[in-house]
Amino acid sequence: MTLHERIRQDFEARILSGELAPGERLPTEQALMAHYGCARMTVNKALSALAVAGLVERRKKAGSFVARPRLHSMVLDIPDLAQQLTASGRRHAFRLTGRRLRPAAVADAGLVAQARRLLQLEGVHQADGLPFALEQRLISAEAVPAALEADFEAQPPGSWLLAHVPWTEAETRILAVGASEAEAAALAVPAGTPCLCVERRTWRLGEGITFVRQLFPGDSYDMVARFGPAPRG
Amino acid sequence: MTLHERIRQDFEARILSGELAPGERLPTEQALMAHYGCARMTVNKALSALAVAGLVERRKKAGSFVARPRLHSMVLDIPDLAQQLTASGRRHAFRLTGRRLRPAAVADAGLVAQARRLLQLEGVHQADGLPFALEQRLISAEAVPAALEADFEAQPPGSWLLAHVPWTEAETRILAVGASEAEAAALAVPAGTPCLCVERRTWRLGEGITFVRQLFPGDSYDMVARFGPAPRG
DNA sequence: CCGCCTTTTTTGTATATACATTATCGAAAA
DNA sequence: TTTTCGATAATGTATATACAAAAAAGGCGG
Repeated sequence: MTLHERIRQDFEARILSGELAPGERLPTEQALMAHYGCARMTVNKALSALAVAGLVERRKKAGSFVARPRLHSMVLDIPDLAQQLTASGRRHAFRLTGRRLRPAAVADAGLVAQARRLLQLEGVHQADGLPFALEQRLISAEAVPAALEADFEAQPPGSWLLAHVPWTEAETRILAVGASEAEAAALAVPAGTPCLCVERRTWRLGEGITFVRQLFPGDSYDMVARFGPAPRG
Repeated sequence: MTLHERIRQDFEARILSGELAPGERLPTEQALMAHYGCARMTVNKALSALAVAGLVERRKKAGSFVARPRLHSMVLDIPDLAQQLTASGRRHAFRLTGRRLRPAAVADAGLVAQARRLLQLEGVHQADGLPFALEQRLISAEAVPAALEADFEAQPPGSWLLAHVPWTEAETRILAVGASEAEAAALAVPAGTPCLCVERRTWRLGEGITFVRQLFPGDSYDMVARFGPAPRG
């Protein structure tokens, strides 16, 4: 293990263990460079890394302080459906049940910004032949002209877009809804079945690319978010 | 703006704009140091920062490459219920409906690791006097002895724990369920109402602190996760 | 006692240098 | 042709040094 990595881990451990409380000041670079017998740049690198990781806050002249922990953000794993299913040994298929190209309405502006024509897709994800999730999607014909030619049964829209269109921003909304009659029929569940509804909007430099609404019946799917110590590096 | 910051932003912009495609190789440190007329350490700092931000991948001898965008992680905002409600002008209250101290069963080990006695709480979050969310919680009596004395109506368990117990790991699971008879009654909604169910386990250095299960009826609540360009540093 | 200026401490940035590490490429050997 | 092995090119780490910037601390005069 390298020296600046070791210094970093030393303090990471002491902070996470609570030995160094939030707000507490930690030694100056001078003191640390004497303690570890190294150059100031080395200490600096370790402390700077802790700062970008959010574990400490550094202020000129004042010193370095243990940061207050922030609960308010966690990393949410958003798996690719096809990839996740095949990884667990099941066969994934996407059946397209609707496809049309239409002009964008005023109400669509909040979903796919700046689009004038929208490719509207509807389909069902199947796992081993059984319906698994319902997908409704809008794709901006201006932002992704190639989508008009794509075969979305060979590759589901999500995977296709991921491979063909770089995006810079995304927002995901998660809520619970009951399945409507039509949705329930497509998913082969009773009407009103509680479903996890995932809505995602994606942008590229401010221009809307796609909006997708996925419906997962009840217990067939859940999302997991984790938070742990920052990865080493 | 400092030089290494400028170099970093230059490439961040070129990557996000798509000018530099994923997988594409970017100039060597030698080339950049000639281009910007600076020392290699300065270029190194910029590229290293891009690497920790996940925008580029660096391999010895091979060079630096634009990283493939990862859809698989987004930042999930996990709001503090009380804080969020009061911020939006509504009055928050927590009504404790059940509280008992009991020995941990075998089945609890997956929820609160290493706990021998568990403080089991049940209560309802209210917004402006109306039931808003149901909360069931287990707290390890060993990890958080002070919880036995706490007044959880003055400060809800979530806020109290946040203020009193530092944690190092957390995992959140989100799924959709229908409200049971008892749950529906407590929330004043019809039985079977689709609810967003948030389950969170929290650890401190491997020792389980708490497990919580929150139930939000239907459309009263949703979660939002965002992904955007890495913050400047 | 308050406000302003100077000093000093501490972090931030940049450079030149040296050596370590390691994946890749190409040449030599089997 | 295939394997092996070394040269090489690229990043990774560490050091000593210099100066800049900012903010706290202290002193000084009003």
